Amino acid sequence: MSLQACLLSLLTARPMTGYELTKYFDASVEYLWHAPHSQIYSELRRMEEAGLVKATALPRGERATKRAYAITDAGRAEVSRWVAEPSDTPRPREVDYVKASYLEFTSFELAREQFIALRDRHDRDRREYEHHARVLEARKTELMKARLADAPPLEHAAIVAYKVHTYRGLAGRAAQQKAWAEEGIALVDRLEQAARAGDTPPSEQ
Amino acid sequence: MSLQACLLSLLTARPMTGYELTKYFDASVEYLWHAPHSQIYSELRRMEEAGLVKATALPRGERATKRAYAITDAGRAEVSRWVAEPSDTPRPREVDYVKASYLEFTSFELAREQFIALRDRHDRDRREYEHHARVLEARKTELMKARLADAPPLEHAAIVAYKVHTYRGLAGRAAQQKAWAEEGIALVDRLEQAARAGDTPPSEQ
DNA sequence: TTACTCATGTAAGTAGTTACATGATTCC
DNA sequence: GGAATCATGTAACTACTTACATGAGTAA
Repeated sequence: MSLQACLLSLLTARPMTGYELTKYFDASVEYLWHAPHSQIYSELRRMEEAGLVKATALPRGERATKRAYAITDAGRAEVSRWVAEPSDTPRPREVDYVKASYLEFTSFELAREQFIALRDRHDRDRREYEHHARVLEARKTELMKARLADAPPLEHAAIVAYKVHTYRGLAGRAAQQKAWAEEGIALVDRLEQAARAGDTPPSEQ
Repeated sequence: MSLQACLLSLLTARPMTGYELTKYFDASVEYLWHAPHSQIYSELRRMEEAGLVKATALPRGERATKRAYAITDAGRAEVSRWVAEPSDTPRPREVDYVKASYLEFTSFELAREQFIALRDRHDRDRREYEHHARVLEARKTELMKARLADAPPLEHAAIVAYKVHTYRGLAGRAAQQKAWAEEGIALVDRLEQAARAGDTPPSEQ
């Protein structure tokens, strides 16, 4: 259950409301895991029942309240267990690659457009990962500051280094995928030329 | 709905029973998309209702029957629509990278083990993708032969090339991830040495 | 007769998506 | 007064997982 692990990991930085957690899921963990607020609120309730987090009602304006969730010792133990646990191999969900493997079912034109879209997406991702890695390296995110404020200085290097390595890894992967998409564009070009050359002028409209 | 698209794409090669489709999901599409037989059988029924496939009852032994599914014209149109359709950006589900970013919650020892497991997994994946690319390039899979037998020779190059490009891309990605895991091992080593050096001998057990 | 592969399903549960719904506070 | 943001939820649905269940054919 990775949503639970993501939420617990975020809460190791500092206590947060469900709303704040959804914001971080849209802004910081956004690159790693997505979850809508509906799922986050209900998961938090479940985790509270399980004793992994503890909620405190806080006033919000004059009438309403909000609930701030803090991680418990049991929650911290669960995070330690989870990071060290051997991960089971994720089941393949390679939407882009499935599509790429069946591009003969469309025109060269549209096949090329698919690879162009992939190239652009991976390049955008690459830049975002790179940027986030630099921000983390400079210890400039609010969350990173909260983390380091609570941790013994000797551990600071590791806390930063693991996160930077993660985002650099994702940036490298995105760069590889961008290159793959570019080769895809070149492949479509070659196939199109070969089809034109080896073909008597076809009776297409 | 990618499961539907995967099933339809497989059925463009030749008609198949639900059982055969699950076998291909375990052996050929295994690298791209996973689905258990329970999901495949029910999805096929739904697709039949939608007119994308047509089932024919075939005898199986003397008493029982099996159902062979063939793609319909509507199904073929759906495949063409699907491959050309702009894909919406997949929601991030980066289990491995989430874990990697929080390795400070475990020991150097166990952190290293996580990266070692990742290195081994990605290397195994890389070899499997590479192998499958070569088999496809040689047009040696049963499915590829069925595909080519039905298609005009002018299209053979594209049919093969798209699939080879897909698997080579996945192999390249796996190689990149393997390298990232190896850098992870080196990172843990460095962090451990730094911790030992900068530390008065700690009171660990 | 035992084990294996072929073959097809149901059922219960969890995870994730999308839409609906409400209300407070803050800033212009 | 209106828009944006803070804040929290429910409901319906689809996708996916895991386990249970059954039975036929084939080869040792």
